[in-house]
Amino acid sequence: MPELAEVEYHRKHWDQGLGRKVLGVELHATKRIFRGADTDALVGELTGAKLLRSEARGKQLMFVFSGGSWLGIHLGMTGKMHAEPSDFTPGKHDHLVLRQKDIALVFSDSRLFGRVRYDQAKQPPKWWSDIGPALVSPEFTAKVCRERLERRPRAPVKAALLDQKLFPGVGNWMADEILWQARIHPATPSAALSAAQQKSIWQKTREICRTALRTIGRDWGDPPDDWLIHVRWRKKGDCPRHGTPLKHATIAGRTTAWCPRCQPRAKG
DNA sequence: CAACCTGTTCGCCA
DNA sequence: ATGGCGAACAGGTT
Repeated sequence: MPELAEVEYHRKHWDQGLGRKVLGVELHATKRIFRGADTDALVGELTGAKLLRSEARGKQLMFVFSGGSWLGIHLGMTGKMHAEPSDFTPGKHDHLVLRQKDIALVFSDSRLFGRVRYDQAKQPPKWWSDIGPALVSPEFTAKVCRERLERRPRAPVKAALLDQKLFPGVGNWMADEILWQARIHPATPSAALSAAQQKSIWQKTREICRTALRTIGRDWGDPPDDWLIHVRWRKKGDCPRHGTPLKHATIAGRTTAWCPRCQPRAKG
């Protein structure tokens, strides 16, 4: 589920807890999502701390608490944030529960590919501050986009788009959407892209991120009807432009859908 | 029952 | 050094 806009959607589910103290913490410390995290420190230091603010960067979430506590969450494939009434009883997949007055903030993840990080420091942790500028920010210029594509010159362009260091927040459906809207075959090596194609990827990336944030990210609303996302998972999906049956293959290790007519294979 | 999955990381290999 | 490939992670869904 979670790419950039879905992550933003989930972030807001803990907004109900802003400005409130954490009265107690319950967690499943042995679960894989806590790998590398000091869960004793997390419980000890978050108890009594106040939730000050939160932010999403790419697929990463950060919840900032008083006392210099930084709670980082990655949703993996099946992670979810939700707020529950105070009589909430955690189920098997509710791995982290922050109890506050009248509510419980919950992180659930059935498949356990997500990750919880915890740091106590004056400054944000390095893994967080190292995340590049948002794809919707003015710093993500056409030049920056081009340089990032050129960092993986021989990889299929889809692999570059999926690289979180280069395009933070882009996941499998967004990469397919960008390439379909830009009319570029997903297996095209980045180095083989024309200047016009590079620019098109930049434009579509920004546009798709913005629109996804305004729809999915706002209230799980539907993206525009003519987007690929609505048909890409159907085994018999057709191109929204003219009904040509979509092709499917594994590219860059991921199931990929594209239109053979709009996105002709790069020659060579 | 088998296949498949909107993510990340690792080892192996060309 | 680069990058394709498959596996692993763990559980739900089709």
